[in-house]
Amino acid sequence: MPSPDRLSQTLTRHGLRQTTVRRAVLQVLSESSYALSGGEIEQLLPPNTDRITLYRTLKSFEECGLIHRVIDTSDVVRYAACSIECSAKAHFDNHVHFKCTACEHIYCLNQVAIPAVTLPAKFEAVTRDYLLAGVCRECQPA
Amino acid sequence: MPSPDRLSQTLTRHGLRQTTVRRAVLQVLSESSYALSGGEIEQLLPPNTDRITLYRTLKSFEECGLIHRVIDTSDVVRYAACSIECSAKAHFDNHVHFKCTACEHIYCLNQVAIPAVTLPAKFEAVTRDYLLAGVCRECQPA
DNA sequence: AGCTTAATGCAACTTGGTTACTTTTGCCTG
DNA sequence: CAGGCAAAAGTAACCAAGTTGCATTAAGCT
Repeated sequence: MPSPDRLSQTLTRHGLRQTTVRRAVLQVLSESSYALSGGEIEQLLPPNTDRITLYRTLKSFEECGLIHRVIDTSDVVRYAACSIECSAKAHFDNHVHFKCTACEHIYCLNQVAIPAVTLPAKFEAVTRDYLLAGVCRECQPA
Repeated sequence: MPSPDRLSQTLTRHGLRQTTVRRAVLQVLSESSYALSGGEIEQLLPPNTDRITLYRTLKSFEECGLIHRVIDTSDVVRYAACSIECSAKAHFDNHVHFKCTACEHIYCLNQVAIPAVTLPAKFEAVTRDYLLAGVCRECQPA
């Protein structure tokens, strides 16, 4: 639960102007324990927040490395706040993601690093994404 | 390049009826060296092939384990033919995928297995997906 | 305060995919 | 090799996610 102060600081640190929508979007994303789609973010924002502005906000957040897309097999894009400082070019988003098949949430498992693989010759990997699916802690049968 | 025979056999083996569209879709997918989106498949099919039928075909193929969705950060779903026999429940799709940032294609690296990770307590993984991004063999600068 | 540029808000549109319903066709059985 | 039934195709209309163009507003620098 970051203070408004902290949110503003994060924006300036990434060279972004202060606006109401941006602070709101950043707050929603950094308070969520799982990745959110555009539609989900929209519902968590104050009513009547403009959808187009939201998508543009997500785009600029992504471009400056404030948030990252989370891989998924579904047809909607989900976003999560970057936990450590990423830049537009290099996302140091080196942890695995976990998708719960019960609650459908995708969590960042910050403590679990993505293991390396050896690629065939002439393939050069720049980014790596690892997604596990199963049943999360909350949805486990007691 | 599987013969029509082989395609028909694959369909029956998975308990699917023989239809023109199904054979065509299966052929397109098994001949492609990279994962295809619904729209891309549509363009590779004979003209005037019904879009809805295509999506239904993809759905049933997926359900019976003939094809699998490939994870991605984009907002379109991409499919690839399963190389070995998968069932609806258990996809033995244990290889990493590679997305080329130049040609945008996603390849199955069948020879590269997904390394295991140790999860925090109470997380149970059922499926695992690993996506690398970078420049593929064909797009490497000479 | 005033200016410049970036961000917002609005309308209209595109793309990917789905639902409901009717018609056709695969394929099993007698 | 009918003939019938269920599954698949076809058609139309719809829905949701995301985008584009343009006019308006507001951030933040001097």
